[in-house]
Amino acid sequence: MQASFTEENYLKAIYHLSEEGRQQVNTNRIAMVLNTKPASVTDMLKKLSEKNLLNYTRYQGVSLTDPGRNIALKVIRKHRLWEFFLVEKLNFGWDEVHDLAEQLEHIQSVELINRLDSFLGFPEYDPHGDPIPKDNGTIKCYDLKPISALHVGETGTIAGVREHSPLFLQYLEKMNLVIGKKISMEEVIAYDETVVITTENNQKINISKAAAKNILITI
Amino acid sequence: MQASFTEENYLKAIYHLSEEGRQQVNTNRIAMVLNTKPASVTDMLKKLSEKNLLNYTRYQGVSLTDPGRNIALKVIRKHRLWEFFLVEKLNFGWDEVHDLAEQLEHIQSVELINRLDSFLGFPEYDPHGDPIPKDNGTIKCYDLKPISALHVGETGTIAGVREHSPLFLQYLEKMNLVIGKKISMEEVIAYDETVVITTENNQKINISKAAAKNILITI
DNA sequence: TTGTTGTTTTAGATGTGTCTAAATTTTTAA
DNA sequence: TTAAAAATTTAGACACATCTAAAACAACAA
Ligand SMILES: [Mn+2]
Ligand SMILES: [Mn+2]
Ligand SMILES: [Mn+2]
Ligand SMILES: [Mn+2]
Repeated sequence: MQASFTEENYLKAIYHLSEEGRQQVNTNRIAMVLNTKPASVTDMLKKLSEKNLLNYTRYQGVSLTDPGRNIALKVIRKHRLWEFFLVEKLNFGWDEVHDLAEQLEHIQSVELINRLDSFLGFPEYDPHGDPIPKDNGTIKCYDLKPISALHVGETGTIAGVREHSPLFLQYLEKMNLVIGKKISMEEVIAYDETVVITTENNQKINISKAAAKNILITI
Repeated sequence: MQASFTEENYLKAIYHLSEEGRQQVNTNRIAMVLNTKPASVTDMLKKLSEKNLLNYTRYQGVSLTDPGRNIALKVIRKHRLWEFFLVEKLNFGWDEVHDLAEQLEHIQSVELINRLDSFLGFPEYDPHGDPIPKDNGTIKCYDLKPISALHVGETGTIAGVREHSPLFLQYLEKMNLVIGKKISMEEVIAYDETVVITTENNQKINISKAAAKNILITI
């Protein structure tokens, strides 16, 4: 039961969408993230439903079946392992690897990806802090909070991001707000909800409300 | 001027075919190596000719243009660098890597392949002894001879193979006839042209006529 | 030179994934 | 409850790469 390049992308997108909001995933949203048109999505949903990779009833949205979810997780595993490889071995920046991984994630070979995993030392997280699914289909469900959820005086460690655009990642890099950094909440400016945080070396940094929502921490 | 997955495969196949026989490359031969039908080949030749990637006149066969040859060399560069990676870093056998490289060679990114090249230490040859084209499009034209061209008593070093099937490569591996081995020609059995060679540690090995033609050496 | 053979090309069709425009269904708001 | 708005699906078309069957052409031998 091999899924095509395009089918894999649909399954992955639907998986990601059902992670964020827990309701049914709707057609327009899928079209948006896949950069395509709703009519095309409907066609594909019918096909994937036919193949039993998702549950689909007209006008009702979709959810993945177990086989569908499994394929999605395999693709995500490949995506994140390749991203790790690109950053750790080829010295790419964390803002440069996503598009490349979008291509590499479709290379078909279980043996290859398991050897890559081993070569990389079985990493648990990708360069953006996202957990890497295991070969058996398990994935750590991590619950991180955005910085904006911290109360004044509380402390946390940066562990992930909610947005993966190069612009955002470059900005974080420049501010040295990278995975593993300890920060604490200083105050929230009443005027525009700008967040002020302090780093380990007592540096104060101002972060916009939008940015603070997209930086994830553990406590 | 981006070539599609399929177009790249055609250009690569035509490049390889024009390397062996130096005449024009003909339709049926292309269909054979690409595992497709002559009618399909004609369609594609018209398209590639339209794009100025090859010279095509009906019934006359084809030859690559400079842009076409260039794309072919880029694909071959990627193929051979990935093969090197798979063998040297992920410990695949030289008989296991070709099909994987057939997929990886289509990943689009100049930056990726140049970083991979650097990561691997700028290798000159792939695991089968084939020269790896440089980023600037140059490729070592090597002239190796088959073992069968040695005269009795002459010595050579194994430097390549003319056939890449897993079965053949596994056979060579088992016989320890790998790249770099020094061998000398002992005799040719008159009856069926079986070739007898001796290795450095004075071991005698019998090789069929067919195999002797497909093992390449430098003198 | 002419007929035969093998190669190559055309004609017409298929499968996949996509699109626009129009029709249908659901949701929302009056 | 009903009308308008938004979401979704159908209808019909297209691009790409492929196929089979039939026609056109080239090479060769009689
Ligand atoms: Mn990514
Ligand atoms: Mn990532
Ligand atoms: Mn190969
Ligand atoms: Mn090779």
